[in-house]
Amino acid sequence: MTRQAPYNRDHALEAALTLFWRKGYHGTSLKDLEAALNMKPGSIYAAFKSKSDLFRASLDQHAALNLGLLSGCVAAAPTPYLGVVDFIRQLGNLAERPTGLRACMAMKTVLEITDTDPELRAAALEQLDKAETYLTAVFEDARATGELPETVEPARLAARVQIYILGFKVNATRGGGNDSLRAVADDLADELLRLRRADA
Amino acid sequence: MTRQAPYNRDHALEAALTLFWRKGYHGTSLKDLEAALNMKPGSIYAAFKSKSDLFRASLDQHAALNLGLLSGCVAAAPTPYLGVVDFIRQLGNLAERPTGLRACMAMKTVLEITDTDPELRAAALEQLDKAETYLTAVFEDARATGELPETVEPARLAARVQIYILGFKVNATRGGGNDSLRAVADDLADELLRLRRADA
DNA sequence: GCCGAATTTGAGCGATCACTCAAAGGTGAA
DNA sequence: TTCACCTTTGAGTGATCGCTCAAATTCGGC
Repeated sequence: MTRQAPYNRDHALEAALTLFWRKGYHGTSLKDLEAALNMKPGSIYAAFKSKSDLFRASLDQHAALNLGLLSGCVAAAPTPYLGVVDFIRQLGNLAERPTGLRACMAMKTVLEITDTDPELRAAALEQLDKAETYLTAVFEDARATGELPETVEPARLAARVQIYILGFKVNATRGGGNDSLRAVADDLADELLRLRRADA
Repeated sequence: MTRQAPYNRDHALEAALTLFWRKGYHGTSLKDLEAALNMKPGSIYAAFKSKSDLFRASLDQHAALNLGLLSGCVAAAPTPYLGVVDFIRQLGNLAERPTGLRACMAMKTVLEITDTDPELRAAALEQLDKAETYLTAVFEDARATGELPETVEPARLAARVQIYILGFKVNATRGGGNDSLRAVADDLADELLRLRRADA
């Protein structure tokens, strides 16, 4: 019954995500969104309530994709720990993306939003926390199975790996090419490999 | 002769720097600047030409301070390489700063400005390049003096250390306390120490 | 065909954006 | 004291901001 929307909500959200991700919250205007989503302001507000709600939805979608990428690596590898190592190595592929989409949206948001919109900031922070919690769990598991030595502190290692990931992504948005990015990603991955017990 | 300005240009620039650093380019309005600099729009434009020129000046000032901090560590340490290690270790002190000022302005700018203002972005990129060049020079020197093994590639190590610094700063803006930040900074510093030749 | 519900439409809202400029105000030289 | 010179002032510029809502449009059910 009744008239139905001519646009696909998921497609619209994806377009908004790309825009917000690249240009940031303050750097994206509704005019930009209207053009990218091919929707008039009224429709946007009917579908997504407000600019900040749309941003929030984009952020959540982005986080889901990102965490899926990591857990995908973990699931595909011989051991979870090696999955994380593989994830780090695959950061070298970031050169395929335009520079504006190399750093994850969560970190860009945490850096951009300081005090103007606490809810948005909190949402972004929570996503980074979730990723770190996931890493911690993997490292705890690796220690339990003996892949990592007992001396490793999972949470502390997770913080360090998080720093590797974040730092790599910032560095990648500077615009490095395929080769240089891959070289450093390999270095980071190799370093994590060296943490494993010699007999693992 | 003639009337003189009642404000101190350096003080005004510093206030602008703090504001831009914390809130970003798009997140800072001229109203904000008027309040922080205690200047009316006409005076701001007379003194700094435009918002983007003022931002640019802030960026340059910030870079000078930042590079001074690094070279200060290098000058004070027994060897330049140990100075870099010390610089990394001192990143643990970042908890003293408000979260919005923990990541350096150059990286925040590179992440925020993608294509709207190429000159601003280029300026920020150049500053990151300059820091990396500096690190590369230190590592080349360390290898020449035998402090680092011949197998180390200075530019590649510089890229990795840059990633450590950038990643650490992003992570620090998440809001970690003194202890947790210091622990990870120590880990990173210790890892760089381990790269030195055993007899160094 | 017609109706009622759901949706799009887009002109336009008040607020704020970066910025300007004629007027007012202060200063040193004569 | 006057005057030329420089600066500050702040109301006001047009543009754009995020957002609204009455009207037009499009559908399913009858």
